[in-house]
Amino acid sequence: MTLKQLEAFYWAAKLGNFAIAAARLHVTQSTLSKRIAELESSMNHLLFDRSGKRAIPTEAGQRLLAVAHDMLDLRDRARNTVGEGESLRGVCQFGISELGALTWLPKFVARVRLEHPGLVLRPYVDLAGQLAKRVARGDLDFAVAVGPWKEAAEMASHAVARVRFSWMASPTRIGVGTVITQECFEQHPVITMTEDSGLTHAFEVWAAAQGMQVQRILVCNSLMAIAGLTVAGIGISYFPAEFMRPWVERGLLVELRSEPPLPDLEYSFLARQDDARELVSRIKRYVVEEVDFSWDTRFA
Amino acid sequence: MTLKQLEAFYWAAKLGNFAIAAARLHVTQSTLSKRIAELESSMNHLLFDRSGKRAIPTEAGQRLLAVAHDMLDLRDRARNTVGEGESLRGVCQFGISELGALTWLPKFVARVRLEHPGLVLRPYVDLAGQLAKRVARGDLDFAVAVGPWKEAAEMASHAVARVRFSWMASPTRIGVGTVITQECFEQHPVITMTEDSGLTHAFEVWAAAQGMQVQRILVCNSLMAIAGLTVAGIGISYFPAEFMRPWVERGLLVELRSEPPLPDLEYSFLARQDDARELVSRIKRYVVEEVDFSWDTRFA
DNA sequence: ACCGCTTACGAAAATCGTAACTATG
DNA sequence: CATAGTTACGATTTTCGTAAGCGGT
Repeated sequence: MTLKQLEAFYWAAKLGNFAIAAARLHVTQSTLSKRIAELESSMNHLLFDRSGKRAIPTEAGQRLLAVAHDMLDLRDRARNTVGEGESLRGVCQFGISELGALTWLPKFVARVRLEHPGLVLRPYVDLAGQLAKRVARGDLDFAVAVGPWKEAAEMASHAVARVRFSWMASPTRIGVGTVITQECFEQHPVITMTEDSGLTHAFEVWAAAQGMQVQRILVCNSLMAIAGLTVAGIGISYFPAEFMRPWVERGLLVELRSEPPLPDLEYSFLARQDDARELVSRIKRYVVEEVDFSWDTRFA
Repeated sequence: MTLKQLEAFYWAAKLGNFAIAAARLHVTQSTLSKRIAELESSMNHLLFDRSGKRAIPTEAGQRLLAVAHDMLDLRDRARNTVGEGESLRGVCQFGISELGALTWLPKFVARVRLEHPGLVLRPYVDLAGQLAKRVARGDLDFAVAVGPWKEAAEMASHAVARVRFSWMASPTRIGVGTVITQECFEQHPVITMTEDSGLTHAFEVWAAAQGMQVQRILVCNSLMAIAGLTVAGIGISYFPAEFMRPWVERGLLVELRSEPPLPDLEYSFLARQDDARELVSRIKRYVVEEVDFSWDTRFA
C-alpha cells in the first residue's frame, strides 16, 4: 500500500470517474487504473464496482474512503508541520478584491511582514473572475474573493467571511424607505461591477431568481468609482452595508430594503487544490485570522 | 514522501539507532539510511542530528514524529477496515495459559466460532515463556499470558486483565490467619510452577525484592496439579484468589496474607509487533472483550 | 580500530505513458 | 459508436543490497 495508490483511489471514488481523477492527479488514466488495481490486490478486495458506467466504491471501498481521506490529510500535515516555526521566505503573490484591499489588507500585510520579514508580498487587486483564473493558472498563489461561483474542479475554496450587502442610492434620486422592486429597475438605472465580479454574479443570480429585468446602463470595475457615481445620483447600486456606513451617516447615500433582500455574500480563500505548499497553508491561517471586512482603512 | 520513508524515520527516531531500526524493518542499514535521506530532502529539512553517537531527531524531526506515528497507525487501520464485516477464515493458532484455558477460553471460542464459522481455532496451552517464544517464532499468531516479562523488541503486548493472587495452603499444614513471612519459607516447602511460567517469574521478582531465601522442593508445570498437591498438604503455594474460591469455601485450602502481599499479575495479549494481519487485530478485539479470569468452566 | 552512518554502484523491480483492446450503454 | 476502464509492452526511474568510505570516540 502506498500513498499514491490511496490518493488515486480517493479521487477516483470522490469524483466517480477514473479519467477525471487521473487528470486531477496529472497522470494518465492507465496509471491511475493500475494504481487502483494494485491497491485492490494488496488488500485482496475489489474497491470499485465497475459494472455500471460510473465507478462506484464497493462496501470495502466505502470503508477505505474515510481512512484514505484521513491519510491524505495527515500527509499534508506532515509536509507542513516540519517547517513550522520557521519564518517563510520568497515571494507570495495573491489576489484580493477591492473591498478586501480597502479593509483588511493592511492589517494582514502588517501581521505577515512582522512574522515573516523574509517574505515578499505581492497583492494583486482585481475582480473575482480574474483572480480565480489567475490562481488556476498558477500566476497567483491564492486569492480571497467572492465565491466560489464557477465550479472549477482543480480549485479548493474555503469560506472565510460573510458580508451583508444593501441597495443604496443618493437621497436626491430616491426617497428614504423605498423598497426596491421590479418597478424600481424600470425607473432607475442600476450600476454594477463588470461581469467578472463576484458581486455582479451574485446580483445576476438574485435577479434571475426573481425573474427581474434590469437595465444596466453603467458597468464599472471599481467599487469606489461606483460609490462615487451613486453618490452623484447617476443610479442605484448595492454595496457592502458596513463599509458604506460613513456615506450613509453623512447623508450622501440612503440604504434601501429590497424584497427579497440581497443575500449575504460569501468570501472565500481560493487556491489550487493540488497546491500543498507550506506557504499556502500557513498564509491561509493568517487570512482566516485577519479577514475582517468591517475594519476600514479610511478610518484606521 | 512515501509510507516507507515515514516508517523508516519513525523507527529510527523511536529506537535512536539506524541499524536497529533497519533490522526491525527487515532492510539493510543502507536502505534505511537512504529512505531517511530521501525524506529529508523531500522536506528540505534535516530530521536527525547525526553529530553524536545516537541519532537524535531535530526540532523538525520531533514535530514529524507525532504525525508519522499517526500515519502508520492509519495505514494499519486502512489495511484492516477493508475486510471488516466479513467473517474470518483459515486457521488461527494461539497460546493461552492454563488459567485462561480453565476460565475464559470456552466463552471466547464460542463467540469466535459463532461469528467466524470459517475460522479454525487451535488453542495451545503452555507456560508464558514457551508461549512468548512460539509467538516470536511465528508458530503462534498470538498468546494471552502473564507478561510481558522478557523484553523482546519484536513483541507487542497489550494488557488485558489483572488477576489477584494469594498464598494458600491446606489447613492441616498451617493455621488460619497465619501471615506469610520469611520464616514460613523455612518451615514450609513452596510449590511453584516451572521457570518458564509467568507466575513463577512474578514470584521470583517478589521474593528477590524482599531478599527472601526460598526452598522450592516441588516444581510442576500444571496449576491444577499444584492445587491438588497443595490441598494434600505437601506445601504452600500461590494461586489466583478468585479461581480457588471453591476450594477455600469447602475448607480444603486457606487463604493466607503475606507481608508485603503478592502483587496483582497482569495478563497481556502478546503478538509480533510487525504482524499487522487483519486476523490478529480483529481477534484481539474479541480477546479484550471476552477475557474474564473470574468466570469458571467448572461451574458453567 | 570500532561503531554508526553515508556513498558508490550494479542488478532487479517498479512505475509510467502510448496505444491497442474490451465492455457497456 | 462513443465512453469508461483494462491490458500489453517497452523505456525510464526507483529501489535495494553489497561493499567500500568516512568521521567520531
